[in-house]
Amino acid sequence: MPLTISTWNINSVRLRIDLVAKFLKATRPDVLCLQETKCPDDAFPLKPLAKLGYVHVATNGQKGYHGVAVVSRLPFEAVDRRSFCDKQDCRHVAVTFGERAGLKDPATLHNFYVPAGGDEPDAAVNPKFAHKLQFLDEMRSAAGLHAAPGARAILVGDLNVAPLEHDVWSHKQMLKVVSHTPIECEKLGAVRAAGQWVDAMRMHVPATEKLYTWWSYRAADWAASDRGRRLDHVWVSPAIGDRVSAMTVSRAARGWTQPSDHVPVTVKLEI
DNA sequence: ATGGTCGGCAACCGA
Repeated sequence: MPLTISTWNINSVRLRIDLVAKFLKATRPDVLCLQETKCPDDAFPLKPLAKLGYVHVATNGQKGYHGVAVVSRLPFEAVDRRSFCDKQDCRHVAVTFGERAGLKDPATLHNFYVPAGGDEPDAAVNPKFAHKLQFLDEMRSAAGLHAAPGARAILVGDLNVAPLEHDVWSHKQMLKVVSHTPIECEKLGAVRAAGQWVDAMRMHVPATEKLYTWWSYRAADWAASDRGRRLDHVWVSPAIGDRVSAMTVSRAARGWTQPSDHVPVTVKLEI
């Protein structure tokens, strides 16, 4: 059965709920993972989503900052929320799809929002960068996060690291810029290696080609300068490493009225 | 080399 999953850092789900609806109508994924919802759970805009058939929603939100959610046409068997770095930040939610969704073999979907890390890439002087590194370390060693041998799992989200040379517009100019420093790239690589996760986006676009999911708000003309970064990711466990039949980055969404600075990424899984 | 823009929420913090 085909299962399509999208991930999008929406930068306020309430402000941009019409853009979410526009995307859902156009793309019709089975599941949409959102980050930076900036919305307490009791204020999540459920109605417009239900109207489009997305009646199953797992939120992990807080007032003002961070926040993640899974919005789905298919029902869940279970929902899990984890905290990291002994903080109350809402940066993770996971759901498991199974028989109720029509899946013979269950599949767990993790949705992450990794800390951005501030401006200065020095953990000794910048606590936000230290937090980001610690968060990645905890992801690497988190019990039960990585799929058991043979198990089906997907990990998506705004991981706030662009690990490969062509995940940024200029590798050389980005080496000391938070999101592309060697230590971040190494630590994200260690998370991926710990679960033997397969980079589904790079399965479909060679590492030699530029691939971005984020463009700064500060650029005068984001499309013309095209100084993007691939901060958003889709990983799949080895058991479904060969089941990703399509991958799309919705670059056009960056040009919509009052856009998020991130665009949706969608994969189609044959599971 | 520097500053450039957003959103939440009501003065700045986080990105």
